[in-house]
This record gives sequence, C-alpha cells and structure tokens, in this order.
Amino acid sequence: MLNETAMAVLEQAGATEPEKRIRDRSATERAIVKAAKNLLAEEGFQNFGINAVARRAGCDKQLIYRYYGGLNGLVEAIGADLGNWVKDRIPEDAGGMFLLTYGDLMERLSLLFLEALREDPLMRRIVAWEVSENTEQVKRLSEARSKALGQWLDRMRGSLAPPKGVDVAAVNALIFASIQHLVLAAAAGGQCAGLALKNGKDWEKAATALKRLVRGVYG
Amino acid sequence: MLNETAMAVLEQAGATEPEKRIRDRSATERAIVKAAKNLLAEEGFQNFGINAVARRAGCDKQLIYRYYGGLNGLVEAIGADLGNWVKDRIPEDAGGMFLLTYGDLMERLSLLFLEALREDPLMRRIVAWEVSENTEQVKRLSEARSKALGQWLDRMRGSLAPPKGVDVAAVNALIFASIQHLVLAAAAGGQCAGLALKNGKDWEKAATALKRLVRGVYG
DNA sequence: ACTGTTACTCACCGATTGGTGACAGACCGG
DNA sequence: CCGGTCTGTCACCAATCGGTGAGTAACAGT
Repeated sequence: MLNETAMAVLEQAGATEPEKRIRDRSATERAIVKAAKNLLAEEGFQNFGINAVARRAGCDKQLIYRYYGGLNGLVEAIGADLGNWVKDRIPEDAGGMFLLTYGDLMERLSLLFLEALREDPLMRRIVAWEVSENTEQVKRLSEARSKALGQWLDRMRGSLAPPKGVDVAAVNALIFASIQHLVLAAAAGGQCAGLALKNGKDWEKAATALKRLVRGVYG
Repeated sequence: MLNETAMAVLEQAGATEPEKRIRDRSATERAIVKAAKNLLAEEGFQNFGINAVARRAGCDKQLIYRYYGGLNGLVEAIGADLGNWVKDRIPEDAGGMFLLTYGDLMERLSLLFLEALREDPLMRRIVAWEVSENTEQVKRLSEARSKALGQWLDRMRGSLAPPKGVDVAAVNALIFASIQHLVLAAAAGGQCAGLALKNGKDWEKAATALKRLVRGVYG
C-alpha cells in the first residue's frame, strides 16, 4: 500500500504501476502504524512480524527499524494510543446522571465494556495476546490497558461510594475477566463453555446473564 | 530424549553418549505425545511445531508424520486424552453429599475448577490457544474440552434441581469464563485487570470474590 | 540363512523469518 | 552549484520452518 498522497499523484498522472513513493516520513510512519494495527486486528499476533507489517504497509522493513527501532518500538507506539481507547470507544457521558447506586453503575459499565470489546477486533487480539505470551512487548500493552481501564472505572464512579464489606477490586476483576473471556471465546469459536454466541439473540442472553451476575453482588 | 528403556540400557552399560534407539514403536509414540504435551505446556503454542516436538522427543520428525500423520493428528491424539481431564484432576466425590442447594454446588465446582486450572499449565495453554486461533486443530480441542466440562457439570449436579427463572447455561458460562480468564491472566502476567495474583493471599481474595459472585446469582 | 517388513535416520528441498549493509535519489543549506 | 542529510530500495545473510524421498538397521517368518 502506498501513501495516500502517492496514490493521488499516480492516479492523477494515469500511471498504471507504482513508480516512486512520495518522500513523506510522517505519512509513512502513519502508514506503518496503520498497517500494523490492521494486521494485528485481522491476522492476530501469530503472524505478526516485521516482514508482514512492511509488506502490508507497502514499504521496506528497514524503515520500521529506522523509525521505530524494530517491532518492539512499533508495538510500543501502538500501545501509546491504547490509553485513549476507552475514551474513543465509549461515550463519556454514558453514566453519572441516572445511576443512583454502585450496582447501577457497574451494570452499565459492564454492558458498555462488553459492547465496546465486541466491536473492536484489535483490542480483542491484544487481550488474547496478553494471556498467551509474557514478553516485554505484551507487558507494556497489558499495563497500558489495565491502567486505562482502572482510570476509566474511577472516573465513571465519580463520587459514588462503593459498597462496604466487599472486595470491589477483586469482584470487578472477575466481572471484567468474564466479559473478556466471553468475547474472546465468541470471536474465536462462536461459543463459550458450550454457550453459543453468534446471533444477536445469543448476545442478549449473555447480556442479561451478565446483568444478573452484577446485580447479584452489587444489590 | 530417549525411550526410558533405552536410557536404562545406556546407563547400565556405562555409555556416555546415546548410540542407538531401542526399536519400540509404542514407546516412541508415547515419547512423542509426552514431548508434545510438555512442549505445549512449557513453551506455549507459539513455538509449537513439528521440528520442536521431534527435537524434544529425541526422534526424527518423520516419525511424527508416519505415526500421527503430522501435527494435526498429534494434536488430535492429545485432545483425545482431554476428555478425562476433569476426572483426573478433580476428586469425583468432591460434591454430592453436603451440597443442599444449587448455589452450594456451583460454589464448590467453581473453586475446584479454579484450583485445577491453576495447577495445570497444559490446560492453561490450551485455553489460551482456543481464544487466540481458530484453526481446525484448536476447534477439536475446544470441543472436546467444553464437552467434557459440560458432562462434568451434569454429573456433579446429579438430581439437584437448577433454579428457575435463571438462564443457568449463560450464567455458568460467564462464571467459568471469569475463572479461565483470571487464571490465564495470572499465569501470563501475575495480575488480572489490575488485581495482583501472585501469592496465596491474592488467590484467597480472588476465591472469596468468586464465592460472592456465585452466591449472588445462586442464592 | 535368505527375504520382506518394520522402525528409524539422514540429507535435502523451497519458503520464510529477523536482521544488516550498501546504495540511489530527493531535498535543503551553504 | 555542491555537499550533506533524509527517505526509501535492494540484495543479501544465517537460521528455521514444514515437508519429502531415499537409505539403513533391526526384527520376524519361513
């Protein structure tokens, strides 16, 4: 794939084959990051390598080494955007107004998170990556992600007091763990622990079960 | 690695270097399967290939093609044992006697499953594999596993009536999903959604949170 | 003891991987 | 205009991958 500018030039000139690439470093960098993200989202981390990214970005892998210092740096660059994921993916004003209890809040946030994760293949791959490998790359991604998630939870909680006598951190970890595994298993095989997760009806069942689970602990 | 018999012979003879391999097909087959299991458990599915298995089994990869028809057949052979996992790993009489309600049962089973999964690296890798890839191999493993799990649940339930008005299948799927992701994340990075999971104390917290979650839905 | 089968090893294939050094051309300041 | 820097390309490296065909050594039956 060429730069957008390069494509425009070629099309305008009526050229049939890509001759030269426009010398635009920042555009190339963006193309590389975009290619890496798409590749990771579509193919998964299995075949995620320098060659594959360069091939998809339509540039030489040498540039990845030069601009990002290799795959590690590129992954790090991807992880840098991860902090804004929640902000980009979930409406900020989704809660806060009609949520009277902590249970209301967590039910809402759980469903929002479920929905957001379902619709973001890149994030799904990253989560799957986190539980499959333990390299330094993945650790960075994982930390960025969980940090952003925690901040999101705190921000949404606002001044709402969490229930006493309950290990909120542990319970919430379990809740979000269930959501993540459910979505990952569904994306991979269309089911989770025997529960089919394909059409919208299946997901409605899962959503009501999730609500019930959250309501069970948080009143 | 050589056959056990071969090792014995060599040691008895005082040989320092492995000269020949005993011609024992079934022993070699067992060595291959064992090597594959250990490799998968220790290294994960990332570097799980014909060459690596053969190297660890101490035999030529050609034998894997001959005896199992390639990696697929070998994985299938591994998956065949998976049906007995619950039986091997979890005490059969663990429930049934003092469990009066469905909530008692599920609390017990959840904790048993959590414990069993924590102590089985091979099974953890397989679960991680399931949510990371969608090949035919993995599908077979996944099906065998979820089938065995479902049968186990049914068997342990016995004649205990599940609560009405609750989508038991969906709720249980979420519960087991949470356990699986918790254990996987812990094994990979020592934490899950910001919750540390390293020493026994951490796991006690997680266990009580899990109990609370289960008790919340199932009275 | 000869023969055929079984168990096993070895050498090689093309493809792909991560990684590096050398080179060509566009751009910019002098 | 010239020289240096920046951007991008290409050729090549050793290593490893999955896969195959040919060959060797041990066994069993006769």
